[in-house]
Order: sequence, then C-alpha cells, then structure tokens
Amino acid sequence: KFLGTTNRLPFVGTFHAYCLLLLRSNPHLLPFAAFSILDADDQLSLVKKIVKNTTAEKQLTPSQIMYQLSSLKNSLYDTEPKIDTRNTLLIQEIYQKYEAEKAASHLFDFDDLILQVLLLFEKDNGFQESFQRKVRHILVDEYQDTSTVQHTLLKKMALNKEGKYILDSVCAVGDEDQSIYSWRGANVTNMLRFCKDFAPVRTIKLEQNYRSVESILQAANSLITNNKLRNPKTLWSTRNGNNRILNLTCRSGEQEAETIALLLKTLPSSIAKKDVAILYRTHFQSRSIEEALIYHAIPYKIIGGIRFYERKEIKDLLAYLRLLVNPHDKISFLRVMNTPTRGLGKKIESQIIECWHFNPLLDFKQLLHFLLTDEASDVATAHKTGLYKFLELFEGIDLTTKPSDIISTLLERTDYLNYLRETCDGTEAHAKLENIRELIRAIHTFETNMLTSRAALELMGEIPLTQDSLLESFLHEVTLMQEKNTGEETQDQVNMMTLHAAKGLEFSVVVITGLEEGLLPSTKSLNTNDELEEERRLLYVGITRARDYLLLTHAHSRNTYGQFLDQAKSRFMAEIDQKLFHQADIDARHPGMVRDLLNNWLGNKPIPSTLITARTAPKSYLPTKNYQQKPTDTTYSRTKPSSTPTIPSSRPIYTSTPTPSADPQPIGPWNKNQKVTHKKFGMGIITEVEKIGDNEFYVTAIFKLGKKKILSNFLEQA
DNA sequence: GGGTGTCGGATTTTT
DNA sequence: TCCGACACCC
Repeated sequence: KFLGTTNRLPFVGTFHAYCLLLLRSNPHLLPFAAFSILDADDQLSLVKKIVKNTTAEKQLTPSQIMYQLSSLKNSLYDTEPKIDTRNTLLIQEIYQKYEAEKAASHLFDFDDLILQVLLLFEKDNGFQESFQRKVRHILVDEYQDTSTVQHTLLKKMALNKEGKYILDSVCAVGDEDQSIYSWRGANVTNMLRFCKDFAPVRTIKLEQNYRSVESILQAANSLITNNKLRNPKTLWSTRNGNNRILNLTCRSGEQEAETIALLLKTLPSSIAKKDVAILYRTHFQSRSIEEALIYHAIPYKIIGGIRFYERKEIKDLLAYLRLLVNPHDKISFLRVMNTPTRGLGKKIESQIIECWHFNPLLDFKQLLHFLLTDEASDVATAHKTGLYKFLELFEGIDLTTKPSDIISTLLERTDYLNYLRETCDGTEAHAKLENIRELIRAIHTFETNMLTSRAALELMGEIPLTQDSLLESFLHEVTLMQEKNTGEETQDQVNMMTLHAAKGLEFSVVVITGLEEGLLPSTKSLNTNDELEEERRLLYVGITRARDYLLLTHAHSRNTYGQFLDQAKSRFMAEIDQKLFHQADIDARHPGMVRDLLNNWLGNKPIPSTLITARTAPKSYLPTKNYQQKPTDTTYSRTKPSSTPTIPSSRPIYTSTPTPSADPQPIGPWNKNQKVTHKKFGMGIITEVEKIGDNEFYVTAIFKLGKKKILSNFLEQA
C-alpha cells in the first residue's frame, strides 16, 4: 500500500548490503574512494600479522582476538559499555593497529560497513537530510537480531538532528524468543529500545501461527517457558494434528544418519524431499548424514557451510582482481605475490613489508618500482626477476577492461591452472578447476546482468548511480554474496543446514539432530545462563520451522575427533511436554523395524507399543566396532502409508524377518560396502561387484551424483 | 627459498 | 582423525 503505483522499487536486503550500497554511492565522502571488503579469513590473517611477536600471541588465539575486536567495535555506541578488564589494554592496542592497517590498505571489515555509514550520518554534511528526503519508509525484519550499532543507525535514518521522528513509517518485526545472534553483537533489548526511541509506537502481538500444527507449537511453547528472560507469549494455531512429534534414541551418529535416510525413503508421496529439512547445531554434524544420504542415493542440498568465495583457489584469483581495484590492498598483495610461486619468499616479503611501512602512501606498483630502482634497498637479483614477472601480469589491464577478459588474461599469465595440477592431487585439482570455471561463469553472468541491475538501481531512485567499474561492483557483491546458487532448483532435494541458517524458513517435515548435551546445548554455552537460554531459543527456532512433522534425534555415542564418546540426552528434551511426543530407543532395532516405525508415524497410524517400548538388545544387534549397515531395500518391501490397509495396532505390522547384518562375502579385491574413490565422482560406496576378467571387475557404487557402474581400473580403494 | 616432517588444536553459530 | 603451522634441512 505504501508503495502505491510508484515504479520506484524498494531496496530489500541486509543492513550490511544496504550500507555497502550507500558507501558505494558516496565515495567522495569516504576516507578512500576505492575500498575492498575484508572477509573473516582476511581479518584473521591480518590479526595474526599484528599479534605476531607481541605478548598477546601466547595469551589469546587470533579468533578470540577477532571476537573481542568486533565486540569492542560494536560496543562503541552502547550506553553502558561492557568492559572486559582482563585484556582491555591489550585489545585496545591491537585494535589501534588493526584499524591503522586496514586504513593503510583501504579496507573495510563487515562492522565498518555499518559504522562508516553511521559516520556519514553523523558528519554534518547534509547526508542525513538528503537521505530522509529520498527514503520515507523503513521496515526491519528480525529486529531481535539487530546490534546496537544497527539500532543507532536506524535512529539516524528515522530521526532528524533534533531527535524528532521524521519519516512516514518505521516498522520493526521481531520475536525475542528467536534471538540467536547475541554472539555477534545482537541485542534483544533493541526491541524495547525501539518502543522508547521511536515513541509513540503501536505494538501488535502476533500469537496466531499459520504455519505449524498445534501440537508442534505446544512443544515449542513448553520448551521456551523455561527461559526466564522473556515476556510470556503463547503461540496457537487452528491446524490440528496429533502424533506429529517423534523422538528417537540412536546407537550412534551413524545410526542417526541411517535413520534419517530411512525417513526420507519412507516419506509419503504427498511430501516432497525439498519440503524436508535436516537441522543440526554445527556444520561438522552434516558429514555423517551426507554419507548416509549418498549411500542411499538421496539427493540433498547443503545450505551455508563453506561459502564459495572462501575457497582457496577462488580467494587467490579474487585477490588478483582486488589488487586491480584497490592497489593499496596489502592483504591481497601478500596473498598473491608468490602464488603461484615465483621465487618471492620470506626474505623479500619482509623487505616489502618494511619498505611499505615507511612509504605507506604508495600503492603496490609504485612500491615495487621504488624497490626495484632504489639503489639503497638491496634486493637480490633473483627477487628482482620475480618482482618484474609479477608486475608484468598486470600490464595492459585496467578497470576499463572487461572483467571476463581480465580473469582469462590473468589465468593465462599466471598459469594458475597448471599450478593447481602440480600442487594438488587429481580429485582435488579437478574440484578446484570446477570452482574456477564456476567463478568465470559467475563473472560472465554478472557482466551481462549488470546493465539490467544498474537500471534497477536507478529505478530505486534514492541511490545515485554508482560510478564503480564492473569489476569493482562484482568484487563488492561477491564478498557479501550469501552462497553459490547452483541453479539446480528443479531437482527434489532434501535441505540440510544449521539451526541458525533455518531461521525464517519453513518445511513440512523437520528433523533436528544431535539433541545431546554438549551439542545442543553446545559445550561452549554452558558457562552462563544467558548463553544456555540462547541455545534453548535455537531449538525453539528449529521446532517452529516444522509445519506437520517433527523428528528429534540423539545418539548414545558419537564419533568426535576420531574417538567414540558417550553422549547424554539433551536437557531440552526433558523440558518439552512429554505428552506431546513419542519416544523410542532404536539402538538395538534393525533398520526394518525402524522403517516400520517411521512408516506408521508418517502415516499417522498408531505406533505399536512393541516399537515404542525400549527393550533389551538381542546380542546379534549389539553395537560392534565395525558395524556396517546393510542396505535395506532388498530385504524389505516398502509400504506406502496411504495404500496400506489399517493394521490393528495390537500386532506388529512388520512381516518380514529381520536379517542380522552379516559381513558381506568378499568378491576379489572389491567388496560390497567398501569405500572407493573415483577421479570424477569422488567418494562412493560399492553396492555390487561383477567379475569380468582375472583382474577386472565391473563395480557398481553410489556416489554423490548417484549410482554408477564402472570398470574397477578407474577406482581406488579409499 | 622450498620441501618434508612433527606437533597440536579443532567443532559453535554469520554479515 | 585431519589439517595447518612451524621448524628444520637441503
């Protein structure tokens, strides 16, 4: 309604993305017009460099320092700054150096994107007035996860110099029970401060939930009432449904993964795989699940994880591009100076760093020319050759060159692909080459789309068209890019992600894994009650993602750091109203029985008590060290819940006799269930072996891409 | 300067 | 268990 018939499209994006846009459209107001963005990886290496040979080196890890630097920065606008007296002086000192280094290299980190815009508003240059002339409505979603700096920024955007509210509307949507980002500076009290700072504010409580079935909401409600620091609120829904929550106790992480795969195979046809999410607390938990899904040839999609631009080979190439845009960028220069190797090692590196320290205003080309021509600086002849080689890479390339031409020229001149082939083994090099191809594709797509998106930018009206070169725009975009868009949306894939990444999404079926002490709640959260409550909220977020079915799993023991550790059931399981869910210990259950259990659950049929009550494990099913799960497809016929006649709950519905998993019969050097690797397909698991000659076999194995029948010559034992 | 071997930390969560 | 950092040697 606010938009009316206007053709001016609103900006939609994160605080960071919007601030970046504002910075890019006002380069004349910045300390340096061309800047690059420091990502987490660069930040870490910068901190490492600063901390080197100081007292801080042994006291704190670089990531601890990073965390403290960020908190320090984000607390600049706190009304009551929290002071960590232990390291304040030390951290302050590192902070100064860190900021100085960044400024010298013309770099902004993520926090700077917001802070720099805040500075624009604070400087009395008419920036605020012109902003408020153009932007009249602001809506912020997930307000509970905004930081103090972001809240302050919103005030600058919505209030005039006298602190008077001046826009047409400011709206914030938030749920304190879903605040899960306090560790990166989010401040729930912003919700209250919003009401105070923009008073009078009209508050609308939204307690009716249109997503989940009532019993799932009740489970979420019963859990979250255990948090003390909240305003009571009770979600309700008109959607009914019983027997929607199941809690399974598994023997191991492997059985947990296997059970999830079974669930996906048991899914009624009315539920698509893409409407199922597997959630976990930390990324490392995804590995065992992935293996099971690969084994059962179930397509999946991991959301989050290692981002595309964080890969080494991509970062290397981007660093070359960044040097072109921002020749002051020391981090990028040092990254690529000797990548691929050109005889420029530690010695010359320290010479360069020192020289740069005394000539901070020079960019990398000027600096190298200075070093090469200056009589006083004694540069070894071999180094001179290397430096000339390095400088030659950039000859004839500038910001007017098309990005796609730049990247192909650089790839050719650096011989980067051969460097990869020489330094990595086959499969690794292949994957990296694929990534580079993807990068090239991305640059091409970007180039062709740029005109369109620039036009869209213009339509937004309030942002003057940036004068950035194509390359500059691409690099800025790529750093904030959420993840690689594979473009394979057509495939019906299961979603896998961390609980954090699940916020704001919804699925018909949600599986939350690893409900164990130390995992959820995480060991690192057990120090304070605040942190524990955040873990509880995290589970609350996970539960409320589910529309129809919720499966909660945990394992008796889990492989951590290559060791099997006993795991206790999460305390949160005891906090959920026990009437709302079924609980079953499947430790000793054969996959067939688990399948039947899941089948009944999803089919909304009563689960036979024989399946629910825990019982002593028969000897043959007791966990053994080398336990290998057999594929169950061949042993059990699948029963679709919809087509199966109702079976009286008094007797077990499984008819086939469980076969204890025996060791597979060895067939030559290749055996069933054996792990193998293939140059192209990666890791796989053998399902069938066929002898065709004395030393030749046809091997059928399941890879990430699916089942393949391959001559054994192309395989290696993993 | 670059290759090889040893040791110790890693697993919160993300813009 | 696996990977990166660092030390040592050629």
